[in-house]
Amino acid sequence: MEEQNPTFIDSTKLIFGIGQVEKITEVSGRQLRYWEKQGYIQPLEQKKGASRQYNLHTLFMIFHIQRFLNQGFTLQTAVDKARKFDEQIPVLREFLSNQLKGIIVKDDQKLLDFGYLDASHQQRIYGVIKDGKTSFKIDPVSH
DNA sequence: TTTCTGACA
DNA sequence: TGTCAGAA
Repeated sequence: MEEQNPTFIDSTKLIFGIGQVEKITEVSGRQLRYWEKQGYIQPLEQKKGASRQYNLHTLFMIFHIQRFLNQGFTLQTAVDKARKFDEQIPVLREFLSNQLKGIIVKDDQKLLDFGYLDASHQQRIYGVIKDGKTSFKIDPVSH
């Protein structure tokens, strides 16, 4: 017995060349080199003159910086907002991985099961997605 | 062919 | 920030 089957793809093994990053994020190579020079992004450690490689997280940052630039923010502000957004992702992950108990997909709606409302275990709370709109629903637990 | 660095009719 | 040159 060595390794168990991994649950997730090892994102550290996902690397992208600058050309791929350009296509995916629509940020020019010129910009990517400039942002790097300004210290906003950092490619994987490469030898001098070697082509740049970016990990998934950096690709994510580049994507969002561009997204904020497109919204009219300055580069510095776009970077700040992207970094702030980046900090929020782990929080969302933590909450969801702990609180989301299951997902129920029906024909007309999707239900996110967030488990019991409280310690009394009398009610269960669901996140609802229906007709493109979201809401919450609390149902009594049938024992 | 792609990417790199440096420079600017 | 685009684009071109000359090299890798």
